Amino acid sequence: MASVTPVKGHGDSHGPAPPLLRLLALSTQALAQLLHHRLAVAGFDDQRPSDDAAFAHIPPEGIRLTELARRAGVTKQAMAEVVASLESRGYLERSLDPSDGRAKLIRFSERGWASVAVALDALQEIEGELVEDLGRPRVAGLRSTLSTILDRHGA
Amino acid sequence: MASVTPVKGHGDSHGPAPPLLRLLALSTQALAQLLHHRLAVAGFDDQRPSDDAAFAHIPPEGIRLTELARRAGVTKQAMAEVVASLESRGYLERSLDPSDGRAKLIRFSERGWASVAVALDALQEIEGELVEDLGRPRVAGLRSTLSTILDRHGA
DNA sequence: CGAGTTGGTCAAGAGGCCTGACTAAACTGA
DNA sequence: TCAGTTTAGTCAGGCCTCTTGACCAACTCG
Repeated sequence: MASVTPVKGHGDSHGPAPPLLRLLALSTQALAQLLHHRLAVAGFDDQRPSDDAAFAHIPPEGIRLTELARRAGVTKQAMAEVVASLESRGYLERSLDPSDGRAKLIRFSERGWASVAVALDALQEIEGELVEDLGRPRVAGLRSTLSTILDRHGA
Repeated sequence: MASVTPVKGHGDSHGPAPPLLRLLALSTQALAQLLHHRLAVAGFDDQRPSDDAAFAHIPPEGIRLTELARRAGVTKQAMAEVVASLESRGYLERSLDPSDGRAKLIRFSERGWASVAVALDALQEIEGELVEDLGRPRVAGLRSTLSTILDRHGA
């Protein structure tokens, strides 16, 4: 639930301080855009927003649809759709699960692994740039503050 | 562009540190959910995710559809849909713009204002809780770090 | 006035999610 | 063993958000 569009509340620039949630949402959006752009530059220009939900939860050894859906917090029908799209675009492969005739194992393809590598690299670069801009302590502080917030209110 | 789903990149809990973007996305989602819940409790339980995009950009004196769409970064058709929905649910009113026969002014209704007030209140409460949990300096630091990020890479 | 611009709507479609209904395989236990 | 239940995945239909393309009506300006 709760997609993360900017945020309710007054919007305009000055006057009252912008809500913290707004700052979070916009920052997230900004960094996500940087990642998306880097992926596109590296040849992965067909990424859909919903792909992440699958990508982020596929372990190296593969996973079944139902479990993947559970981890991502969506229905298996929704995840099936995403996986089908990723498969058709060459990021994933599905094979029969030898240990269960009903199940299929979802795994990264070569291209899938390549895109993961690029993404991880890009994320590290982005964080590196932040360290340059803000200094290491502030980035570390950001990281730790967000972690604490997630511990308290986390999904 | 760029909806903000968790984030691409490895996903699983431990091992390498989770990407900063992931922390940001999850934190945003967590706080957004808190806001959504508080609105629901206060009687505004029919909020759609897309509503925020409109709400966040409507000034007190009203605004035209095209300008609202431009500010929110969506097409006017998309914004028209959202506004129609909000109007039908009693959050907005549309009246003819006296200065231009083509245009209509979009403004908050009584109920719309009430929901804005509740939202602003809730946001302040949420930030207050964060201050309790993390201490004022860390929240201030978070705010300032995010602001700096937005200055650099902002939308 | 006539040409071009601008505010808004209509129509069609894609993407991403949901619920409900269903098939087939696997487990379970008398 | 074999009926009954659970589990993996698919199919069908629908809602919501957003897009492009086509269009009309009103405004602007030479």
